[in-house]
Amino acid sequence: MMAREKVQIKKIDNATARRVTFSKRRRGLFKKAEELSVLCDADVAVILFSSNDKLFQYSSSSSMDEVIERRSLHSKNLEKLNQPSLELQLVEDTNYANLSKEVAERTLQLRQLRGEELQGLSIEELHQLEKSLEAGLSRVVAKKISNAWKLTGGYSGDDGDSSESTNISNSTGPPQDYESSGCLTLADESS
Amino acid sequence: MMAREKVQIKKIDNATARRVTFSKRRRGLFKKAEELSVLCDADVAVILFSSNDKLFQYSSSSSMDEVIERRSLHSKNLEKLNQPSLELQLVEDTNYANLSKEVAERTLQLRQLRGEELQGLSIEELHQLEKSLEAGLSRVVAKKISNAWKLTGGYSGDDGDSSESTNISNSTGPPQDYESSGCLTLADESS
DNA sequence: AACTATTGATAATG
DNA sequence: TCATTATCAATAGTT
Repeated sequence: MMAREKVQIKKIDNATARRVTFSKRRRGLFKKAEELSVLCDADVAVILFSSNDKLFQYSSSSSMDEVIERRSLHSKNLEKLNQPSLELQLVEDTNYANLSKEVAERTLQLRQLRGEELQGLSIEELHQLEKSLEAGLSRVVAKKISNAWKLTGGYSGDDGDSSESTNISNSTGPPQDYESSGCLTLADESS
Repeated sequence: MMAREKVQIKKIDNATARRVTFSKRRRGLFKKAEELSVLCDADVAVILFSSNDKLFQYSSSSSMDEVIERRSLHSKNLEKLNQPSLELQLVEDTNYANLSKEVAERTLQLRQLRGEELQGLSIEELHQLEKSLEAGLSRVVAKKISNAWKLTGGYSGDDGDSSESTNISNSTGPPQDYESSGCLTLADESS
């Protein structure tokens, strides 16, 4: 895949050239992925991070998570770990166990913030949870608005890539791109 | 990409031809993925399932799981925690470092749900965060009202808390194939 | 971003 | 599956 000259496959030093090539080849890769999925009735997912750490992804089926889940099931069939505590008891290393406990604890908190696992909570605790969510929400909204303003108002000055991982389904909708058929999730820089 | 005749992108009916094309294009796709990763210093992962449900995967970095993890950190700071056991299962074969990372990750997620530590997030991520907070808030409020109602002698019913069950599995790639440089992992159903 | 010369990928075939 | 080859597609360099 070259023109005017054969290219050797090694890291492109020039940052600008690298970004351009990245864009071109990203589109090419996603296109190939989709063609493969259509022609061969395959399920394809591509995840990629630019050198600037920006995420781009393509998935031929409705959701990337489905594909990842499917892969997990494929790679190994472990269904037993629905019992974390059982497993933790078998862990001898206390540090390990402590850390695991911490993970579990935070997981519970996270789930409660998502409105799950609320059974045991008192009215007062629910009230505090509510307060916390309201506070978080207002901060997030404020931040979102502030960022959106920056994006539409001027250049984003940070790293030259002016948009982020986008796959907007609701409001704030930066433009999508690419064809249909599958579910293509990607962010284009600049424009 | 054709020869002798242009091809249109639609499912190949002939099963044999489909398999052949799948093989060829799979190699092509993986090759493109690797070239992209090398040329542009990007991290690339490709997961694909044939129509026969066979798994093939390519990852430019050492492990597919890393890429998937990185993705979940990036785009889906939320959602993923429906699966508390995702990492707990790693307890078996992995080490302290992973767990610590997990704790750190969840701590970050918690902070973000409180509206802190929002700097790095894209509009889309902020939007997801907002959605999550709104959803959580409405569930919490609903629960609170329901509980208050019960206390004051409303109807008695079970809590309407219906969250999904959790499961998960995961693992790393089995056999391999393809060139070096990156790490290509292919799984055949037989082994 | 658009163009185009050239290389690369691949469908058909053996 | 592998090899060959005619053709189309992707893209590196340029504007």
